[in-house]
Amino acid sequence: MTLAENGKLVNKIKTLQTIQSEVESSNRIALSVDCVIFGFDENKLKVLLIRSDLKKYQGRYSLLGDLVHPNEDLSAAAYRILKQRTGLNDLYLEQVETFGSVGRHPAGRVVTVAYCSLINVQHHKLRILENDLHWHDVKNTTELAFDHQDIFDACYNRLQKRIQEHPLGFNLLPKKFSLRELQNLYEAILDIKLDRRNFRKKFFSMDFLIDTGEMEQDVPHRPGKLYKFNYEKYEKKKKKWFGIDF
Amino acid sequence: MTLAENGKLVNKIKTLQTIQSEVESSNRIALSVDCVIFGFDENKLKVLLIRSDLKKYQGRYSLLGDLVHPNEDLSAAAYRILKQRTGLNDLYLEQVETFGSVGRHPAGRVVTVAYCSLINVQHHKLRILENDLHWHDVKNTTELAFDHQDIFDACYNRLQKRIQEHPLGFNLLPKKFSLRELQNLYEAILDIKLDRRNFRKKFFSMDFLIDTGEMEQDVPHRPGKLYKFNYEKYEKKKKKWFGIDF
DNA sequence: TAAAGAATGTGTTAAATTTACACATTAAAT
DNA sequence: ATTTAATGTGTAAATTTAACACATTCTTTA
Repeated sequence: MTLAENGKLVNKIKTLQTIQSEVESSNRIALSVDCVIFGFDENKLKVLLIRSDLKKYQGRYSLLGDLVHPNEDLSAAAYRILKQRTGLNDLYLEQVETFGSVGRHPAGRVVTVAYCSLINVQHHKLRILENDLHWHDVKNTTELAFDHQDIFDACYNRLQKRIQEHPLGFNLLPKKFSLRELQNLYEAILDIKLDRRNFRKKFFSMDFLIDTGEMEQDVPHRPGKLYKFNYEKYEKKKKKWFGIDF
Repeated sequence: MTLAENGKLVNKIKTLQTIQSEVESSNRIALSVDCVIFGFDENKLKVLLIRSDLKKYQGRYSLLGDLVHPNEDLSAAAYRILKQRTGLNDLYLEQVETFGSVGRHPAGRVVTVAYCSLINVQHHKLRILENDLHWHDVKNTTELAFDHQDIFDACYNRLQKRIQEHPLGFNLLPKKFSLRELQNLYEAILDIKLDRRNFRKKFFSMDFLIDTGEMEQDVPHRPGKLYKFNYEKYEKKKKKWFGIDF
């Protein structure tokens, strides 16, 4: 190797070191998504959590999340997590809020986009995947890792508000459901008691329920009628209501 | 330089080249914020835009935005932009939505968090800074650069919805204002006509208006009373209404 | 198999909220 | 002094929401 070649090497190193320091100074911001996945079981609203694998937060639960891939749309990352964790496609998914405090994550600067999702717990594909996952009662306020409690709160607030403007509840129920189940769901989400007759009246007047002609099976009382949700009619009305938003 | 030393150099270069390729493959996602800044002037709702400096979008306008600094909270970045562009502190600012399609920005992978802000156009500090900035009528739908039209739409929809639930309009008006001005503002934002008596009734019943005892000056008709907004009372009620959200 | 228990299914009335609507008053402009 | 234009105010109708009770149907138990 000549001296000249050596000189070039040294120069190259200098250039590269500049880049290295840029990287090591953590001069970048990482981006993740976190999903608040709601379910409804035994007349209680649930949220899907995982035991945190970071020592600092040992024993605490956290939301399901992952880094966004460089060539992946933001919403695609959220759908990927849902698919990985629940095995389900085509779920209800809504972006809620982005959390970006400097110190929010112990591993460095990570900005996270929170998504809210609603799934039907009874779905058969689900059971297999529940190994390290846990359905937590929304009311048993387990303390969560990082700022995940804030993220959860934001999503739960959003859900409570949205469900009063749009009939999202169907995403949490089986295809066919009784009006009783529907009311229980609303009572669980909003944490209030509702008048049965007024509730039925309101839903019938919205005209999104299709009478399946079937009745409940294996219930320890008089069976109620089973309904299903009229998605087409809802989609049509949705557009007339609000234009673009939602 | 010995051969051994040369060998070390070559190894070092290999390490650094790995890092370099990591950087150059653009394996990172950049994060920015974009602000939709609303103003109200001449009975029209306005939005503050800047002429895009990218060739591809020459002639088009874009929102005011910037990259988030590595040690800067997300909301701090939004406030920084507001301060830089308008000279104003303590403005109303609300995060609206994060836009993260892979191809949304020509310069590479940039995910942007949209913020909505309301400012009082009459504020004296503003004029100086309007050099390359332009107040655009919200109704004259100039085509915007990138996906800024989507971002704008999201913020405008949010504003229309929010203003029907919370009296945000005061942020767009002078400290003292007449009920007529207030109604004009609401009509401009919602793009509808309102009944004058019902509008007044509703606002008085909310009980957020303080009669200043003063009257309008220099108006070419009978002067109306001037009111100011009762922030303390609003803050108190706000908490009772919604708990956390908003 | 008869009776008791428990949840379903249905309609009306009162209260509260929202909408529609008209005229006298005040100050500026002519 | 008269005209003009916007302010300021109240009531009645319509709609929406809230409160409320009993007969029916199926299961369970005696």
